[in-house]
Amino acid sequence: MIADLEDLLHRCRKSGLRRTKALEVLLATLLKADQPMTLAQLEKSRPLATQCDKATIYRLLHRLADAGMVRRLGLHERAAYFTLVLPDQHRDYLICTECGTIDPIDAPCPVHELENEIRNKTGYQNLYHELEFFGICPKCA
Amino acid sequence: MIADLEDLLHRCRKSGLRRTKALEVLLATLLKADQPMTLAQLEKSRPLATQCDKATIYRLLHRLADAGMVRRLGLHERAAYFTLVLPDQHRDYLICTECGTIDPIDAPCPVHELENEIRNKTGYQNLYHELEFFGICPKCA
DNA sequence: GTAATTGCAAATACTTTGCCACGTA
DNA sequence: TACGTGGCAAAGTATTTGCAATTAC
Repeated sequence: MIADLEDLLHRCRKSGLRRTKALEVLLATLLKADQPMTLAQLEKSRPLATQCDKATIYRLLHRLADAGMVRRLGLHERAAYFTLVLPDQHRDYLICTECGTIDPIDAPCPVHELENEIRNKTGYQNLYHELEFFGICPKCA
Repeated sequence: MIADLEDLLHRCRKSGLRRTKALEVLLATLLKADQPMTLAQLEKSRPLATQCDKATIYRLLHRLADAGMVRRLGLHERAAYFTLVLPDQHRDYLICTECGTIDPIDAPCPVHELENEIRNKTGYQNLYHELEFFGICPKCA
């Protein structure tokens, strides 16, 4: 099933976050976007833009990341991208180095086996991975 | 075979870059490091520090990236990392989210097949990928 | 009531560029 | 000589923090 806003807010409260308007709107925005977003994009998007300050979004994102509900991604841009961590959903991305388009890849991710191997061999904890493909999209080529 | 400095300089000249002291020292530093490095690290490292300016390193890295000899990586930090692109060498990384340690992974990379699939299905050109594992290393745990 | 959260503004950090002098081809 | 390259300094962009006022629990 698809996570909904109430689920997310519930998980937030379990992590000790208070239910504020800003939190609700931020989560709703991330959920609706279904794509990694930069702080700048979030700051400009309605209704976030009118609801709260850049610093608030920034701090919420980091609290959410600490709670494991949001992940910060690199995606080859100067700005950081943030995306919701939804249960049993892992996304890899295909990114155009010219226009910056980000496409989620729906093929099954081929690195879980290697991830397990690394977990066992190295003793790293809380292991996860980030896989991005970069290239020039047909439109830009 | 392992690339050496003269190889690299030769490739540079073929791309139209002039052979300057700064270029030599930068390439030698990247080659010796055998690890992605940030601009700040490069700027401080000897003998680069005494040889040239931050802006020079910055511009050289970008020229080298345009020539396909250097790649810019995200690696989950605020600063960009740069690494030499050596023929038939692809590296994935294991990164500690606490202390920032970066370990190259020597296991064979399991995504080339998917990469080919993506190339064929999407028509993206110059496709390459970046794969990073993140976790908490035993020392930090 | 208490502690977390917010807005505003200022401070950092990292990257990028302009301009003129210089060195390579 | 001509044009790419280098140094220095300033500007640009994104992130991060301090503090007093506010709000959720």
